[in-house]
This record gives sequence, C-alpha cells and structure tokens, in this order.
Amino acid sequence: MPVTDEAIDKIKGMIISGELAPGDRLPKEADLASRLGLSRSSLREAVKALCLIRVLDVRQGDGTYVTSLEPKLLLDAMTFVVDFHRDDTVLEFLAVRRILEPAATALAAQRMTEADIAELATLLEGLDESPTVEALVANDLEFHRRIALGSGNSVLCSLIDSLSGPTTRARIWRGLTQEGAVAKTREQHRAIYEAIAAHEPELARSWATVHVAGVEQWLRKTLGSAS
Amino acid sequence: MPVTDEAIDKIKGMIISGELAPGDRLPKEADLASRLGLSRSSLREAVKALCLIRVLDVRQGDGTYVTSLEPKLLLDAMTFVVDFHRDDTVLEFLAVRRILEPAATALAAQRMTEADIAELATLLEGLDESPTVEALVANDLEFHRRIALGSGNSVLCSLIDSLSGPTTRARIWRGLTQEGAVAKTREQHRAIYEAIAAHEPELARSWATVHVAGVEQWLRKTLGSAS
DNA sequence: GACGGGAGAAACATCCGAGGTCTGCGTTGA
DNA sequence: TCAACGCAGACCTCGGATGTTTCTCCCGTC
Repeated sequence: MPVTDEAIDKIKGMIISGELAPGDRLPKEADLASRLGLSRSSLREAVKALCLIRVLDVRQGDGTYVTSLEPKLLLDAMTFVVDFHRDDTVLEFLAVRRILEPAATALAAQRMTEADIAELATLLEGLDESPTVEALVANDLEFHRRIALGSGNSVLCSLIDSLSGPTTRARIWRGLTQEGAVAKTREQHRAIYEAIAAHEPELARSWATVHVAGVEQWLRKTLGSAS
Repeated sequence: MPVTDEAIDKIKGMIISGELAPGDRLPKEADLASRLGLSRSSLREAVKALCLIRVLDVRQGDGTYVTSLEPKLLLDAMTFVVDFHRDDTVLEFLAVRRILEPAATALAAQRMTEADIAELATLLEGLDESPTVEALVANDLEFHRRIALGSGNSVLCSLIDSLSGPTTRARIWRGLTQEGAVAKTREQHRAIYEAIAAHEPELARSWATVHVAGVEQWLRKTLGSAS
C-alpha cells in the first residue's frame, strides 16, 4: 500500500479513536510527516484527499483542522460524487428520492413548528410573476431543503439534498419551463405546503409522492425520446 | 482558489463533458500538469483526492485511468465517510435505513427471480447450529445486500449497503449482549424471505419495517442507558 | 489607557529535480 | 512455442527552496 494511503488511514484512525476531536488542529505538516514516517509531499496528498470529503479543513497561514464532522458536512461531499453520473443513472437516483422525499415530508408534517411553516409559506410566495429559471431552481431547492430539515433528521436531509444534483435539477426546470409545466409544479408545491401546515402526514406523503413521481415520469419520457 | 482545487475541477469537467470517458487513460502526470498549468506535485494532490472518491484509479507503472463511474463504485466511497460518525448520529442513519430498507424489500418481492430467491434461501440455511458472531454479522449483511440488489436499483442497493456501516458495530454488540436476539432476528429474516418468495410486496415491506424498527428500538434503549 | 499600524514568526502553497519502483511488452534463447 | 530477460514508460517518494497568507505581539500615537 502506498505511503499516502497509509497516511490517510492513520489520520482517519486518529480521528475515529478520538485522539483528534472535531475542531482540533493537526500538528504542522513537517511534524506530522515525520511522525507518520513520510515526506511532506506525500502527506500533503493525504491531507488534500481528506479535504475533498470535508474531513479536514486547511487554512493557509494558520493550520490544518478537523472539521465538525457533522453528517451534513460529510454528506455534502456526496454532491460532488453525484455530479459524475450521466442521464442513464439519474433515474435510479430519482427513484431513491421518490422513496426518501415522501417519508421526509410526512415527518415534516408531524414535526414542523408554526414558525417553520410560516417561513415555508414566505418561500412559496417569494417568486415573481415570471421568474427566471435560476430563481425557480433556487426556490425549488430551498423549498425541499426546508421540508427535509423539518423531518428532524439531518442525515435524511443531506441525503435528499445531495441526491438531485443542482445540475440535474436545473435541466429539469429548464425542460418544465419549455413545456409550460411550471404552474402545475408550483401547484404541487402549494399542496405539499398545505398538507404540512394542516399537520396531515399521510396527505403530505401522498402529495410528495405525486410530485416526485411526476418529475420521474417526465424525465423518463424525455430521456426515452432523446435516445 | 488553490491551483490544486482548480485542477480537481478541471479534471472533473473533462470527465463530465465527455472528453474523458470511463476507462480512459489520462495523459501522463508531466503532460497533464503542464496542460493544466501547475506542477506535478500539485497535480498529484488533485489526483489523489479524486482517487479517494473512486473517480480515478492510478496503477503504478501503467497510468492513471477514469474508473467505470458506476453508482456502486462511487457510493462505496461513502462508507469511508460514514465511518467517521459516532454513536450519537447512528440513530439518524438507522432512521434513514428504516425508510429505505422496507422500500427495497417491497421492490425485491416484486422483482426477484426464482433463482435469486433460491439463493436467498441457501443463505438463510447456511448457518450452523451455534454460529460465531462474525458469521452472524456476515450472513446478515449478505442477506440484506441480496435483497437490496433484488430491488433492481443499484443506487438504492449501494446506499443501503453504506448505511449499514455504522450499524455494524451495533449488530455485533447486539449479538454479544443479547442472547435471545439471535433467534428472533433469524425468525424475522425468515419471515422477510417468505414474503419475498410469495411475491407479497406489502407483507415483505412490513416485515422489513418491523425488523429495522426492532434494531432501532433496541439501539435507542441501549444508548439511552449507556449515557 | 485604548487604539491602530507594522514587523516578525508560523504555517500552508507551489514548484523543482533527482532517484526509486513497478508494470507492460518486445526480445531473445532454449 | 514458450518462458525468461531486459528495457522503456509511468507512477512513487523524497527533500529543499521560495512565495503567500494569517496570526500575534510590540510600539507609537492619540
């Protein structure tokens, strides 16, 4: 095994064992390198890799720190991974989202506070008459993120967030805009909101299922005709 | 932005744009470095990071290649991420698994072939009278993996597989400390199997829910009394 | 005494070049 | 025909030199 991979494992071990806690600063490059028995160059490769998955955070001129290691942070790195998938696997991701999102929405209908729900309403009404595609995407992302947050499970929230990469979502909205399906989608958002506001988990779950299934169906059709 | 991060983005872009397809070989380090306008050292850091998340695969003495980019491969990297989570977030992961696993089991009941089901039966009967804890855990993992595979969705399968990471330890504890839990778990496995064999999605879903919920409940109690 | 600027130290960022090791493949000899 | 040899190509590892950023402490001014 290359020394760099060994270093990755050792640093991982130091964190898992508790020797390095979230927020702690690592020894400086030179010291850690000699301690792990490799050169600074090789150590830097290990550190860089752990940075990409948000386990470490290097600040030039300061030092290298262990991140908070919160699920949100680590799962965010998954967005990077999802970006690599092409259209043929997007449907599989969407199918998973179709499982998770209704469950999260039902939980949100049980757990969201009145304040949360009010914010959700503000969000829904925060779009102009004829919004740009960018605004639609941003609003859509935020709407679903708030609901996922409302489930009270940060792992679930991050997962849902990552599963539909921003790129995919943008493409979908562009397509919906062209077909004039924007109004229908916004109606579904409103229906989901109202079910949550009424604290009706099963209704909320159903609307969420309908919503995601609609997107899935549309995407399947589009991909089918394209190929 | 550091040049290394730029390099990561550029390589990612080359892959997403299709300039580099799965299985393709990258230009050699020196060439790629000069093309991206940085030193070999910095480029190596970028490559190492992309290796960790299984996007690139370097073979010493040969070259650097783009992996197959299959969902399974990329999501496997998530296991690495999940390893960093402590017990306090295990319950959140388990809650997500409680959403995914029943859905996967229901799908499996619809889609698994007779051959798949026969293999599942073999697996169930493949344990001795008094198996070791290691054998139990391995058998359990494989049982659930087969079912997840049977859902026909590789993303779903990999996700469930990764989520089991942090709960693995919990399973071991359970087997060690609760003698009666072994028989109960095996009964539930058999019930899940029979529902799948009978192609009854809803029954399979319910048994899977019961199964995961049981683990969740037990873990919640244990963590509660430990703290 | 409080505030602000500047010097210096600490730490990471980047680059370079040299030597080592492994793999694939063509060559050679039996 | 086939197996062993050897070479070239590509990655692995190292150590040092130099640039950049950040933080801290000291000092002069108000």
